[in-house]
Amino acid sequence: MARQKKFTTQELFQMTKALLLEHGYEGFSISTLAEKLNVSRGTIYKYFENKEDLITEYMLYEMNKYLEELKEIHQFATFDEQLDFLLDVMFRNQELQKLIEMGRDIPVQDNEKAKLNHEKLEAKHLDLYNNLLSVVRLGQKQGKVRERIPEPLVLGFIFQSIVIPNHFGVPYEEWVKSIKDVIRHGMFKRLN
Amino acid sequence: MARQKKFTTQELFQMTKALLLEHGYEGFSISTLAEKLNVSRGTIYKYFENKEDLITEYMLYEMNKYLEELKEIHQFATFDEQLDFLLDVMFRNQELQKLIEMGRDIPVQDNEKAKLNHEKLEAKHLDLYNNLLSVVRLGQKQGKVRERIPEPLVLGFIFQSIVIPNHFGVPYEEWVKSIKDVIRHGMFKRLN
DNA sequence: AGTTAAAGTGACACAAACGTCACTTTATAT
DNA sequence: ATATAAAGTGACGTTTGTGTCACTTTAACT
Repeated sequence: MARQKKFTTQELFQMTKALLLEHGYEGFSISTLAEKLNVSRGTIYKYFENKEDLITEYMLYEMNKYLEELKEIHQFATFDEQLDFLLDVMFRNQELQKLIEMGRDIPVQDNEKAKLNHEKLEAKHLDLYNNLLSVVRLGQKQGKVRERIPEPLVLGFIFQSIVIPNHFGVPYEEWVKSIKDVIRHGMFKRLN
Repeated sequence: MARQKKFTTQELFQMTKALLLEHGYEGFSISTLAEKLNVSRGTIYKYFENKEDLITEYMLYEMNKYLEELKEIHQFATFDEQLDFLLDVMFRNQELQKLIEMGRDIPVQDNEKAKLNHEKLEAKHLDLYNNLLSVVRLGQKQGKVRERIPEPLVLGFIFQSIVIPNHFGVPYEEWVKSIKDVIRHGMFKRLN
């Protein structure tokens, strides 16, 4: 009964991601998105009310995928394994980290649907946060993580480490290994 | 011989900074800046050719102040003192960190003057980078910093730690102290 | 008081993005 | 083959921002 679509939801979201990373939230335009998809602007407006709607919708999509992936963490019993798994997933989704920070300060407009999406997104954030928190607490319980460090800082540290820009092109494996190491043991030598 | 200015360069740059942080590079507009300064757009164009010119000019101004402040580091002889001083300066200029990252990917346009400013900025970055690198190397020489960690990562770690968002409002003193601590010794307990 | 020149203005022509909607295209179900 | 409805189009009016420039304002020097 219907005509063939010129793009899949996947393609649309992927392009959205690329444009968001390249131009930031305010620099993102539906015009450019339509152009990149070889489609007229009107087409996009068939599916989304406006930019805010589109982007919150996209963010939800990403968050869901991300949380899905993170769920697997419960397969691991020890903190060490969990942390390792966590860092791997986060490295694999590095760009997402930037998008999440970005999504945090999208101005909330008039739009009804977008307001709803914002709340849903906030819930997902909380979900993510609690997931990670449970890892940290396990670490403390298993006597691995120092208890003096404020929990939000532990999480913040992990989040930020992931997105350190590798401007000098250190080989990926070495880069990841070193970061995991510094997160655990810091930059200083042990004094004996 | 001349009329009174309605704003100082300082005020202009301060407003520029605020708007950049709020809206990002692409979201920044000369219209808004003029409005915030209670001045017509034409006035801004008396001093700057366009947005790119203005922003690179502003970045240079910030970088110069920053580097000036960092110079004092040579008053300290030991790595420990230098690192402490470094982190304090960086904390005091936290927002600048975000601006620097932002400045890194401003698209270079046609504009002649802006191109020049870009090169100057690049030079300042290098200057900053080398300053920090000398601290790290001192640390390695004085047997404090582990030598296995790639140098760019050490720097990246410091840069990123500074800007961890304190979403949960941990008191400033504790926050800073903890970060300095984690940078040095990591999140893990020492195993004995 | 009159002259000067820096400082500021606001209107103009242009470009980019917005959101809407009557209309066209086309795969499929009958 | 033809009716259907989802998919896509493109023109229209609006808003926001751009860069320019002839003009006005005003502090200070003579």
